[in-house]
Amino acid sequence: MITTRKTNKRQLILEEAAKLFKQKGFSGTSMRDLAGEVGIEAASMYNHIKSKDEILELICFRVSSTYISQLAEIEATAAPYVEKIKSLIRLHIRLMIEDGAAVSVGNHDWKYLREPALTEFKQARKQYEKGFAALIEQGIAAGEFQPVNVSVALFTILSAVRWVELWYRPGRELSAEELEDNIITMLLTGLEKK
Amino acid sequence: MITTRKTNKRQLILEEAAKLFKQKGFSGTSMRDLAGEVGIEAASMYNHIKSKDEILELICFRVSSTYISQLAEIEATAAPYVEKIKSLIRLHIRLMIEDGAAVSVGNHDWKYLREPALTEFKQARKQYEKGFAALIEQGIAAGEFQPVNVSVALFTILSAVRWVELWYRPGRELSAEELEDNIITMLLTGLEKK
DNA sequence: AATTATAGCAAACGAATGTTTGTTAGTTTG
DNA sequence: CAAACTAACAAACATTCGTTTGCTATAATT
Repeated sequence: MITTRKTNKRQLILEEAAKLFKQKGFSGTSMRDLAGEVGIEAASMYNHIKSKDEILELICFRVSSTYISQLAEIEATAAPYVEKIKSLIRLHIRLMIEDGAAVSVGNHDWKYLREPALTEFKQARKQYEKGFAALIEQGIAAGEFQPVNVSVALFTILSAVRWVELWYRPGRELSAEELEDNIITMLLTGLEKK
Repeated sequence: MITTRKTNKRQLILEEAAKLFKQKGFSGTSMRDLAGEVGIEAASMYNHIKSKDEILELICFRVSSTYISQLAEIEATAAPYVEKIKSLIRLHIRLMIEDGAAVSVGNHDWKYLREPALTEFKQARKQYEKGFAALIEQGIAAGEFQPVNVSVALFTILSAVRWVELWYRPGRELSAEELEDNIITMLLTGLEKK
């Protein structure tokens, strides 16, 4: 036990913060709310974190860097573009299920980031979207995908995967894997019977 | 000009409020912010509205009742289920483009509604989702749709249409109608080429 | 013309905000 | 054992919050 003491409490604060931010939004969550959830006084939290803004930054950038590094892994594999896109969809769903609160913060509360973090985060997101879009574009060029507008395809996929956060509860009708399969079917082959 | 005076300013407040709520969230928007946008002092707004909460309620319920009445219209038409779903997708996209700020509030800030408005709003939304889901279910039964999980299909469609709010700017690459066509293609026939 | 209603303002209200300070135990390090 | 560090607290900070009050000028109604 070398650094577990400080690190643990800090981690706990970040976890509870993500939950509260998801539930009540960044502005709607007070440091006293958060402290109550952590089990200490608001003032005591400043022994572990610099500011409320820092909490938001830590959550957002952990999420964005997770996405970016996972995208890089998928890009590096030698697989058909269909499979790469499927992997990305599965990644999004899995992260949403495993780390839903943080992902939700990265989806909604990032707008409360202060400069320069705000610009940095936007750039990271744009970088991710560019990489994702490139895979779609190449998949179209390779004849694996329909010649649909790339931005439309990209954002439809990214959004279609977000509702999991609002809807999915473990032990509900569908398992995580069934959920992934259903969403992938929906996005890749469409609703209509042909 | 009988009641235009009061109604106009009240309407202006609601419009500016929707814009600000979308931009900075309900909690992140102060009455002084809003007043500044309207061009009067915060105190003066209370000549037109009862409270900040009332503003939120008015915006949310105007949106929800719009969706519900439009759904009823579409349900009443005699058309294949494919066409009904297409109409609903077009409705969502069009409302998002024409009244994006309010729709955004109805999508995100409704959670700041106070009881009993909160419960009432949730019920209205659930009612809408039930009606939408029924159309998908009947479409599957009629053999028009793939036998996909209905909830997955419903929420994929509802979410896939939300990103328009974040992305679409009039006079961008795609016209509104092209946008609708592309999203419908994506959702009904899927990304994959077969 | 007299009266009433409307719509604005400045000032103030108590409550809540994020954060700082001073202090105090308990723990780790020299 | 002494010194330094950690992590907690209560109290207070200035600021901002939504809202109320008291008042004034203008507009509408009688």
